[in-house]
Amino acid sequence: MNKRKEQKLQTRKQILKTAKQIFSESGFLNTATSQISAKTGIAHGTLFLHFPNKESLIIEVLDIELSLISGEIQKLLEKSFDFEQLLSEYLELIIRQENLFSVLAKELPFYTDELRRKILFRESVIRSNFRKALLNDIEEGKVKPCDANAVVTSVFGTIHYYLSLKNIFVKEGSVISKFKDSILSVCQLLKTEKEG
Amino acid sequence: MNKRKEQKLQTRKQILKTAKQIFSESGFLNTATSQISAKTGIAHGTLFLHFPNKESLIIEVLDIELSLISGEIQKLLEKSFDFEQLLSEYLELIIRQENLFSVLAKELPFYTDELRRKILFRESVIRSNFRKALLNDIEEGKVKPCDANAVVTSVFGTIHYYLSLKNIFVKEGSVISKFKDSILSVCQLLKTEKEG
DNA sequence: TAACTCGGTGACTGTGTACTCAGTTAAAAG
DNA sequence: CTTTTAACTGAGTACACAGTCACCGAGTTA
Repeated sequence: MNKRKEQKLQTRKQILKTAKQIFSESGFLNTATSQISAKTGIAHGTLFLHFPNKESLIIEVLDIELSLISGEIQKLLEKSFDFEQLLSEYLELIIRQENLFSVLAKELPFYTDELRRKILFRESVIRSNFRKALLNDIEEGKVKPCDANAVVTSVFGTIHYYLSLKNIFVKEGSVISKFKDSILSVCQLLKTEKEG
Repeated sequence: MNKRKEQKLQTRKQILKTAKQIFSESGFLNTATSQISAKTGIAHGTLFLHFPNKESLIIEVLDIELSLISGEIQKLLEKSFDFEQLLSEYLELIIRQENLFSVLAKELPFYTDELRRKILFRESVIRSNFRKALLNDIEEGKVKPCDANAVVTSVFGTIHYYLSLKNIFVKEGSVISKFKDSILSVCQLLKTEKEG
C-alpha cells in the first residue's frame, strides 16, 4: 500500500476512534460533527470525505461496537447457562460498556428507522436466547411455568429503564452494578419452591 | 374584568390548549414554537408575551396535565385496591393519555433538571403507593415475601419501556392495551400458592 | 523535472429555530 | 375627543449545525 492510502486509512481509523469516544460520553444526537473533527485534529470538511454524512458515521461506529458486543454474547451463550446465570453475565457485560448502552437506551426512540432496526435486531437475537434459557429451566423444573416472553420483556424493560435514566439513579459509576441484585431478585420469584 | 385582560387570558388558554395537543402528538423537543403560534392563529412573537421562553411553556403545560393525572391517581388510591387491581387501574389511566405518557417516557432523559424533577417527583409519589399496596399484600399473605422495591421498579421500568418504544411495538392504537395482560402476568409470579 | 492526482483545508452556504423589537391598533383613561 | 396604554404583529437577529467547494500542497506518475 502506498503512502497516501495508508494515510487515508489512518485518518479514517482516527475518526472512528474519536467518534466512538465522544459518542459514548455525549450521545450521538448531541454530538456535532465539528466536535469530532476538532478532537480528531482534522478539518471539518475532511470528515465528509470519509463519511457521506453524519448518520453513516454513526452507523459505522455502531456496527463495529455491536459486532464486538454480539461476539461477547455469543461466547456467553455457548456456555449454556441457566436463565439466572445468563442474566448475571449479561449484566456484567453491559457494565463494561455501560456508557454506550446508556446512550443507546436513551436515544433509541429518536434514531432513524435503519439505525433502530440494526440495534433492535441485535437485541432480538439476545432476547430469544434468554427466552430459550428460561423455557429450558421451566422444562427442567427449576422454574415455575410462566409466560416466558413477558418475563424476558420485563427484565429487558427494567434494564433499559435503568440505563436510559442512568444519570438520575447514579452520579458516577455504574447503574447496573448498583441495581444488579435488584434486577436479579426477579429470578427468586421464578423459582419453584423445593425447600422452605 | 375588562375586555383587554379577558382577551389576553383567552389567548393564553388557546396557546396552552394548542401546545398540549401538538406536544402530545410530536413531543416537546421536536415541536417548534412557530408551529404552536401558527396553529393557535397568533403571531410568533405573541407567544413570548405570554411565556418568557419555550421551556416555561412546556413546564406550564406539564404542570396542568400532571395535576390532572395526579388527581385521578389519588382517586384510585382512596379505593385501597390490592397491588394487582391498582396496577390494572393505573394501566387503564395511562391508556387514556397514552400519547402524552409516551412522549414523557421518550424525552425524559433529555429534559432540563427542573422539568425532570417535576415529573419524577410525581412518579415517586405513585411508586410509593404501589410499594405500600404490595407490602400490604405481603402482610395479608396474598403475596410471597419479596423485595417490594425491586418489584415496583421492575413494573414501572417495563411500562416505561413499552411507552418509550410505543411506535415500534404498535403502529397505531395503544401499546399498553396490547401488553396489559403481559404486564399484569408478573402478578401471578408474586402470588402465594394456596391451591394447585 | 513537469504534469497530474488526491487527501486535506476551512471559509462559506443553507436551514431550522428561539427569541427580539419597532411599529400598529384598539381599548381604556382623562 | 385626545392621549395613553398594552396586546399583538411579523420581519429581523443570533446561533447552532450539517454539508459544500474552490483551493492547497505533498505524493505519484510519465
